[in-house]
Amino acid sequence: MSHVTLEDVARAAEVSLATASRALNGRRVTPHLHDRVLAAAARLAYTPNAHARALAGASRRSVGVVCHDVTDPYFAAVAGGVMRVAADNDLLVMLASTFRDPEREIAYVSMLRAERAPAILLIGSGFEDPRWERAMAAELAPYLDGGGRVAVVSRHRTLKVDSVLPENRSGAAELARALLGLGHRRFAVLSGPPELTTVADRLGGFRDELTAAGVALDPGAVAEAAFTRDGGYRAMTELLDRGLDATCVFACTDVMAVGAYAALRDRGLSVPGDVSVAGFDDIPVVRDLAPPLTTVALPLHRLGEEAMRLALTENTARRRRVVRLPGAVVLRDSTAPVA
Amino acid sequence: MSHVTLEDVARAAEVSLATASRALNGRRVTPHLHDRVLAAAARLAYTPNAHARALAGASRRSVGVVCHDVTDPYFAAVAGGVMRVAADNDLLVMLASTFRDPEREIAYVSMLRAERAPAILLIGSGFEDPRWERAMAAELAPYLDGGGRVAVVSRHRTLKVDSVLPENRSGAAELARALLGLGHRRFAVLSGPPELTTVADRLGGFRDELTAAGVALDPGAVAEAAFTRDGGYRAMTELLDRGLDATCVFACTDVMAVGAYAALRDRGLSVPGDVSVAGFDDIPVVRDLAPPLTTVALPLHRLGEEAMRLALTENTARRRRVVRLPGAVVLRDSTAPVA
DNA sequence: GCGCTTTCAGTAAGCGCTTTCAGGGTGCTA
DNA sequence: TAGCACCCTGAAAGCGCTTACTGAAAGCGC
Repeated sequence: MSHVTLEDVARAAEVSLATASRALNGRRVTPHLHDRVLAAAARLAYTPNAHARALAGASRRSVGVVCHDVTDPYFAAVAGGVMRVAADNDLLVMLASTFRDPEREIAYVSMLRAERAPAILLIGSGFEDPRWERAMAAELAPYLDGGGRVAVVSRHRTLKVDSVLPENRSGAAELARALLGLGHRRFAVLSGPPELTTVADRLGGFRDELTAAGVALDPGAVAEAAFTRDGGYRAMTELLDRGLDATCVFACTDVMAVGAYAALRDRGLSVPGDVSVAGFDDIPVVRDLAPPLTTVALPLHRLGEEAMRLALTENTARRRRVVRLPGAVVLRDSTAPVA
Repeated sequence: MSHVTLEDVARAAEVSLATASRALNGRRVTPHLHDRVLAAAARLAYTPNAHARALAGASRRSVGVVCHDVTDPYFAAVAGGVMRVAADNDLLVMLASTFRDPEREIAYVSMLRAERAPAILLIGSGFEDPRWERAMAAELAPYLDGGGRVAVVSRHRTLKVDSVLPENRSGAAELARALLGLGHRRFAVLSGPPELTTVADRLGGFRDELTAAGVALDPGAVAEAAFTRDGGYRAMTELLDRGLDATCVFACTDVMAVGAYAALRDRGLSVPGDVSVAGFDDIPVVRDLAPPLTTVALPLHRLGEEAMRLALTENTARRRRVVRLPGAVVLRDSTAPVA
């Protein structure tokens, strides 16, 4: 019924509490006693109470990770990297999914703070909302003061914490160059919520490169929607309804591109026959779409791994550390040269 | 610096520890003092120490979830359902990914036990390995005795705990019937690791239905591989190398079917022109493959939701509760009638 | 106005563990 | 053989919180 405590183990092994604790934690104890304690612990199916342990000052072994949506392949891939490193370090990951609700994100950080997680990872674009930023800062500052580690993936403005940044801007620019190289001159963009920093970077990088090449991106050729498959579907449909005349569509994320494929298919348009499509991220599945999607490949797993690593290693420098990971344009069959 | 404690708050508000605690927990306290405490807490950015709280007897607010691989869309979808219910109940989810390593699965349960998680969810097929089963039982039994709740998705043999079971057997049988109805008589199967209960059920259900229809499934037409995209690719390739003469391939999971698509494409074979392909699960992405995949649709989100619900509600009955969720065959363009 | 119940703040006892500190063997040196 | 270091073990002090339990003040009926 109740739990087996260290005291039960100590009594069973006929040693003191202190000795039992030491034996279980691998501190120096006479082999004889050591074995007796371990045997007793096993016999009683003892599991130390992590809370008591944490309270007594032992170091915590479970880090917190907050992402927008585990269901999204992008986050799943990054989380995969995080978990890999966590597993290698014997860490338990407390993964929270915010469902893209800023309020909930802050609530989660607060819970993680209460859990005294030694590190908190924030995965995914932040919100460019001053109110939100202030609230998040208010939550994070005392946490950092208390010795907590924070690392973020893909958000720059938020606080001065260690970050892993995919090079969205240059990746999008490079993609634009590649598409221009294929002869495209009329583009459309499926964009995400403007308050996400990622959107600003990718759209900005793409547009600037076009501009530099003397190609204008008609504001009417940009449709905004959620960063989801359905968002991509809606945005693409909207563009089609407006009378799309682009030869190439850039979806700010692969997930949106997937939705775009569906929208195009529903209208009887072929990719890349009628229109070329390019995405961003290189989530695993886009390789298997028909046609395989041209995209900017990000090392998704590494994004997570590096963030975890940052959170795990002390920041000796006085400034925030920033790991920049470049994307690489991968041309697949969803983009064709303009005839 | 160190952490702000309840004592600091009490002092700042000029009340006793007990009063501060009560005010913060919404117990009856003179409004005047109540406000003073809350104000002080806010001013100091106080966050209660969840460990001290747990140790002192307050109820825990973070449940544990163990799955094979968050990166897999199947688990991601189920986890999505879990998180949804968790969020609605103000619960934090500690999500662990075992990378399909049985040892790690047990290690995680042990950690979760140490965390005194009020509930543990095991998502995904169990292992049919007596040694593993014993070890897992040894871990779970004391947990249950201590009042812990356990719910599992998709594993029957393991212990007598509440479970959510997709109807793999009948789903596979129904699929077989549908495929027979299309005129197929020569089948091949991409199967998973035989020690997974899911494999036995799906393969069994499929094979039995064929047998009942007088159609034999040649053992040489079954290839085993990991339940992953690459596993599917390998298994399909192996079948092709063996000289596949089936008109229809059943992949035990959609993820494997995705790999099969790639293998087929690499050999220049078309789906369903040269061979029909069917999967199982109906993960979101298969709708967007070309061609869209015929599969057995499972209510993935509900799988997770129901499991969480089971874990959250007391089991008043004396027996384990079982929620069975049926699958529904969805015929899409990856399967064609035999000419 | 007296003695009762009721309300609510404060005191203090843990929750289960780690760790400092003290004490008692043991083995070594002189 | 006495003296000194060590090395281990055990006793005890918390870690930060919740929650009986205690006690004082206030509200009530007669």
